[in-house]
Amino acid sequence: MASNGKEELFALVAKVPVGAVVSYGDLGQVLSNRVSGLVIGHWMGSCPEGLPWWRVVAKDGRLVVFKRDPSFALAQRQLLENEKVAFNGDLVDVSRHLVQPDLL
DNA sequence: AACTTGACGTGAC
DNA sequence: AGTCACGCCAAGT
Repeated sequence: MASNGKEELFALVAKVPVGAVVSYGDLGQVLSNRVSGLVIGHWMGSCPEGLPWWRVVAKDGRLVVFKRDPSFALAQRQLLENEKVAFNGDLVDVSRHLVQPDLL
């Protein structure tokens, strides 16, 4: 059995290709132990360095703000744009870049 | 050890 | 179409 859903979570996030994004809730649903998107975020708060956390967005394509610190969202947007991810205002164009983690 | 808040999602009003 | 409310449950205080 999976010791930690975190391991699976990190593994999935690490498999997300450049130019693609995944939603928190979808990630939580494909883990052995299905968890809410909230839990995903909390686990990500302890994510190791080198993990492309910026490829994880809300299902609406919205960049989630962490601890009322918009700096993270801004950095995330810069990183995504750098990977050729299309933006629609403040939202990621999920209709083009949102992928299902279970397809990885 | 208990309470509060939260990197979310979906439905209801 | 925007806003409100509830469910999820772990981590920080």
